[in-house]
Amino acid sequence: MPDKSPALFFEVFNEIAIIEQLSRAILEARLPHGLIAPHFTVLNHLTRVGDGRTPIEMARAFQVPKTSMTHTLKGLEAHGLVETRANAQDGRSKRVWLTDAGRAVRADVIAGLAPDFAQLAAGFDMNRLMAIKPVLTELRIVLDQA
Amino acid sequence: MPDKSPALFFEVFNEIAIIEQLSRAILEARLPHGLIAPHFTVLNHLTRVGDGRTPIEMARAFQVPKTSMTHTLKGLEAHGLVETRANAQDGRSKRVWLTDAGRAVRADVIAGLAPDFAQLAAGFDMNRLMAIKPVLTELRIVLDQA
DNA sequence: AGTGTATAGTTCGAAATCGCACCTTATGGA
DNA sequence: TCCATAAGGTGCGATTTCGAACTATACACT
Repeated sequence: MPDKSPALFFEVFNEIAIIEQLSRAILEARLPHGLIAPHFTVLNHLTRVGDGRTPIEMARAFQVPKTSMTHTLKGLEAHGLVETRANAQDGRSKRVWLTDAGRAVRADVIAGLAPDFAQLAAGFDMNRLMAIKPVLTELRIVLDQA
Repeated sequence: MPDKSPALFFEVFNEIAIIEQLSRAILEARLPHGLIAPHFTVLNHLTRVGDGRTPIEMARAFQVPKTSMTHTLKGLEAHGLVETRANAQDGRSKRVWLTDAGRAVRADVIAGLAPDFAQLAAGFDMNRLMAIKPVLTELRIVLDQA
C-alpha cells in the first residue's frame, strides 16, 4: 500500500493557501485606503504582544524576509501609525511603537470586521474551529523546524 | 460573557498565514530555477483534475485574480511546461495543456520533496492532519461564500 | 437580426515581495 | 586591544501581484 502522506500534505497545504487568500481578501476589504494585510498584521501584533518590538523580531514572527518588514514599516510610518526609535540596548537595532492613530485604526478595522465575523460564526461551528487550532499550531512549529 | 469568536478567527487565520509562508518556502526550495509556487500549483492542478482547463477556471480554483493567472501561465509557457490552444466551445476562451516537460517537472519536484515529507511525517501525526482537512475544506467554503 | 449585458482574456501601471550586496554595530576570542 | 565573524537594518533591482481599463466573444431578450 502506497504512502498517502504526500498527497495529504498537498491537499491540506492547498486548502490552507486558499483560505489564506480568502481571509486576506476579507480583511483588506475593511482596511482604509493604502493599507494592506501586512500593515494590519503589524498593528495587531504590536497591540497583542506590546509595542517596542524590533523589526527583525516581527519579521521572524511572521516568517517574512527582513526587507519586506522594512518596507511594511515604512508604509506604516508614512501613514503615521507607528514610529520607530533607536534601541538603547543595541545600536544596530530599532524599536517600533504604535501611535494613537495606529491603535485607533486597528480598533476601527476590528469593529468594521464584526459583521464578517458574525456571518462566519453563523455558518461555522466554533467548536470545530477551536479543535483545529492546536493542530495548526503544531503543524506550524514542525514546519518551522524543517 | 464576551464573544471570543473574532479572536479565535484571528488566531486561526494567523497560523494559516504562517503555514502558507512556510510550506511555500519548502516547496520553492525544491523547484527548478525560475519556477515559483504558483507555477507548480498549476502543474499539479492540471495533473490532478486533468489538463484542458481554462485559465479562468484555475484562477477561480486558486482564488487569484485572472491577471495573475495570465502572468503565471505566461511563465509556464515560456518554460515550455504548458501550451494553450483555442477553446473550440468558446471563442473568448483558451484551454491549457501540459507538455511532456511539464509532467516531468512536476514528477521530479514531487520526488525531490520526498525527504521533506518524510521529515514532516516523522514529526507529525498523520491522523491529526487527516482530521483537520475536512474542517479546513468547510472553512474554505464558508469563506468563499462570504 | 439587433441590442444590451455578461464573460474570458490581455495590457498597463502601481505597489509589494524578496534575494543580494552593503553598512553599521555587537560579540567572542586571541 | 585587535580582529574575525555574526547580526540588525537598508538600498537596489528583478520579479510578482493585482486593480483598472480595454478588446473580443457569447448570451439573453425582444
